[in-house]
Amino acid sequence: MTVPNPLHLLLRKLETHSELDEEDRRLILALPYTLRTLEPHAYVLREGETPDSCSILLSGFAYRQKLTSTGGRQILSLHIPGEPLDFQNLFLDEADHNVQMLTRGEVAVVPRSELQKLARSRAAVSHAILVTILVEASIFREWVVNVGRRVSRTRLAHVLCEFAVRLEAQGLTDDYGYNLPMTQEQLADVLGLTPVHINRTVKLLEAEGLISRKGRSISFPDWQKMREAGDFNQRYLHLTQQVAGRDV
Amino acid sequence: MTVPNPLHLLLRKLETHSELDEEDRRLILALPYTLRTLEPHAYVLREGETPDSCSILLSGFAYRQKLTSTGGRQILSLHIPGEPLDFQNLFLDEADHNVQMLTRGEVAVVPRSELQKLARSRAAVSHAILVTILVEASIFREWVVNVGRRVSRTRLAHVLCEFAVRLEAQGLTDDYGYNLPMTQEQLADVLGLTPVHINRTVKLLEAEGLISRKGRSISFPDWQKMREAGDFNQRYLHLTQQVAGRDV
DNA sequence: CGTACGTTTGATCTTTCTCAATAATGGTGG
DNA sequence: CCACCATTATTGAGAAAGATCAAACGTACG
Repeated sequence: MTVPNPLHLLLRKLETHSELDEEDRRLILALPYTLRTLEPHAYVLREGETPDSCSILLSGFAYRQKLTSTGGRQILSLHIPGEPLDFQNLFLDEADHNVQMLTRGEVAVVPRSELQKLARSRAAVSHAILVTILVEASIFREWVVNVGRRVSRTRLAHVLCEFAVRLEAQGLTDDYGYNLPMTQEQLADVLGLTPVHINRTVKLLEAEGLISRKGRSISFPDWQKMREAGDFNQRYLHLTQQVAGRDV
Repeated sequence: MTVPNPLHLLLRKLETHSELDEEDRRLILALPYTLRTLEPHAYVLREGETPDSCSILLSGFAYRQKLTSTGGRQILSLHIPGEPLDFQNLFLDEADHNVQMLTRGEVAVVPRSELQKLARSRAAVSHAILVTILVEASIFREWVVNVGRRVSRTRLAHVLCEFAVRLEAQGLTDDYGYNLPMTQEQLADVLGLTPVHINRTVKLLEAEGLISRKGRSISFPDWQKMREAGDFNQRYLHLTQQVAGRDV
């Protein structure tokens, strides 16, 4: 009995936004990889390093992060199973941020050169990677807005919505309820706030009946109200993006 | 006597980070385009639209922007002559943000389909576009950090440094002095602060001797101190990035 | 030379931070 | 199974950064 190829997860992600043919699929699944299990806080990539591999998250959660000179930490993005962790560095020689595990999880480590080679030889694969990168950039932009222009209540509600929708799109949740895989301190670093204030804001949303919690698991009694509270419009996630620019 | 092709500016930008051959260059310069002069505040692209063209900024300045439901505005990026304004939307069907002129300026409007076609047929061009997009994404990340984790003084100093370095790299300034092409209100929307607070912070930097102003023009008496004040490390601009992934 | 826009300043209010302490919680070894 | 430890969550009180409101001052340009 053969173990299912974990790169199917990457393939599925790429095909969300782009069209691939049989040969593209075959070559993606034929990529060499090694499996690694990583503990919470383990680094996938460090700022300043030259990336020589490209990891795909298979299970667990990960995040990008950057530090300021005064010791402040800002989390730049959150990653769920199926997402590539190093496309942002695939063609840049020096990592400009850190990538770390949020929880314990597994990654498939693909040699960077192999992926680069594939991208160069297969236009559709290159295109699929590009679209993935563009969607990620769109999320960065929304985070700039979130952190720059929203008050704490809206800001928190917004990421909670985003995470719900992304998990849902990946089939990792039901009924917009899920297990939030992070501490309030990490959530504070996501939102550019302090842990204490996060706690107060979480309790506020709870008191308002917008969220309901049991331990780390969270659910939304009234999704519509939650979207409004978070000023959340999922356009920026480009989930309906199909195959732009491939039918010219 | 022939007018110099303005697409040379794009070519130069693409070649900053990637290697192109004669044929690539020829095809880029052969792209069809129309010139347009845009007034301040004119929209290059609106959120929700399907982009059908791709503009290259030839002169003047532009910015990306997004609004919140409460009317707050966040500027997402600033653009200087030579930069492409629509690569972020080249392969996405629906614009997730607005692009507007900051000052009066000229753009070369290239049909999106032509650029897509070129990208599909020339791997090196596709690669060059991809690297440009990756560098832009890196700048978005730094802005998340800036807005999320830096106090107003550092935050302001940081963008002033970034703008100086980018202008310098494009050969648009000397001695790290330049004309800041925006009002304090726009600067506030860049930094997620209020115009009043921007004014106070500008005056603070001035009182400290970190910046010196005459009208809109600004210079840095002590660049090293300015970098420190802005917690500014230009790694994220990837200016030294050469030709990663092209020599495998 | 007046109008519109941008800058500057003062006074006060809010949000968020900081510091500090207390309560839960989950996992561990005995 | 229980006691203990290390995290994490929660709460209170006071401080500070930045927002808001309002007005005055400059400056460029028609």
